[in-house]
Amino acid sequence: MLTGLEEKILQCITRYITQNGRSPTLDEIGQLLEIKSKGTIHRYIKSLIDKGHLQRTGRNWRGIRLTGEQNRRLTILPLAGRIAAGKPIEAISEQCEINFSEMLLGPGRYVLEVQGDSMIDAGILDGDLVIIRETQSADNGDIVVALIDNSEATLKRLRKHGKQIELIPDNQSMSPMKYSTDRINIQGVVVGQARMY
Amino acid sequence: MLTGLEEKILQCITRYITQNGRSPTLDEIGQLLEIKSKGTIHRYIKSLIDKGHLQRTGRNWRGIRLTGEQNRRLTILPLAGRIAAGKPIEAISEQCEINFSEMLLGPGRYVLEVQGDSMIDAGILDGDLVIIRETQSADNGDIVVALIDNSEATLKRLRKHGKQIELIPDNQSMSPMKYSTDRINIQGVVVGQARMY
DNA sequence: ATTGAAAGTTCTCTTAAAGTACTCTATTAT
DNA sequence: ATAATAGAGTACTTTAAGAGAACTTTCAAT
Repeated sequence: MLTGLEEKILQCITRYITQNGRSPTLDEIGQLLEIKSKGTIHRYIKSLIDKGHLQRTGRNWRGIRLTGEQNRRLTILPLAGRIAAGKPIEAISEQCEINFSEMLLGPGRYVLEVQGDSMIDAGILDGDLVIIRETQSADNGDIVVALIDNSEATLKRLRKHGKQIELIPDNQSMSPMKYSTDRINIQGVVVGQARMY
Repeated sequence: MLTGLEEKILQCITRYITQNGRSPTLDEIGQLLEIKSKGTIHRYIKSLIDKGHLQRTGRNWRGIRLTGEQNRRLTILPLAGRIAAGKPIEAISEQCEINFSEMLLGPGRYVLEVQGDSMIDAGILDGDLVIIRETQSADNGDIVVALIDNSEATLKRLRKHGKQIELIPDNQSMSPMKYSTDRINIQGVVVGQARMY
């Protein structure tokens, strides 16, 4: 059982790691929680380690780890500029970079290969890969993986109408379908799309 | 567990190799990171090698290599299955993984943001990112970055007709254009496309 | 084959920042 | 009253980061 401060510190560390990709220093935790003494922080970190909620890698700085937490790495490419038909490449002045890790990494990500043309107007073609973030909830307009009657899975755009859910294919030659809420299970939302040539 | 500098150096090397196809010298890393002492750089390269994130080929200059693990760690996601309208997700039996590094890494890769709808029928929409492999040569059917008269850059599908080159927009409302070979410079071909939601 | 510049290696020295281990105090619930 | 919780503060140790000198190895031009 955690005390109030232990709880606060654990939350603070978790949030810091998700936001910054590395663990905070004692002083940084102190700043965030408005505690002036790093000795105090250290005491509670230690007891969190004893209770198994945290680990420490060696004696390194920023060496706090959440137990069972996964490392993440970056996937960066230089963004050279914008290209438009009939114009020179509009160079992007500063060193600008595209970070694919937001899309690719993170908890609950997986990939589906798309079959069929039901989302073709959204630029998702037959054979494309979509990156899914596992979740039960989705917003209007999201492209979701929806399970109908626990038997059929489909990739469609979501619209909620009170007790009804509309699954809209982004394809002019196909029609939207409406279902009662209890027939539909959202399995995840599309956070990215990719195609390799 | 990497320290801040180790992380920075590893990223710097990864980016350098991605952009230039060969590894940087210690001094080049120093310049990029604004560190004056190559002794310092060397120390951290060494510890990165110890930690398994880098390798060194013999004693050559520019002999730093990313470990296979490093290459792969960046960009692998589990491929969960295929999804089609109206059918359950067809689970892919074996543990199957999508490796984005083929697309993202390798010499001479960079990203362009697409402006306009000229490739919309190929599923490349306004605002999408295309990953380009720098090259002067391309095959029929490739989507290329073409420089016309050394002044206009454009993203089009390529078709060669002897001494003429045809640049075909994948958009029914736009017309292909033909140019004599000497007016066109191929700058690169599209090896991937991505979109983030 | 020689040779000099460039690249890599191995040191030492230094500083700032981070972590650890205490003591002392105050508050609060039992 | 006492034990648990929360916090300040001090002194100390360890680590990260960097400068730079001195040395060896590699490569390319001659």
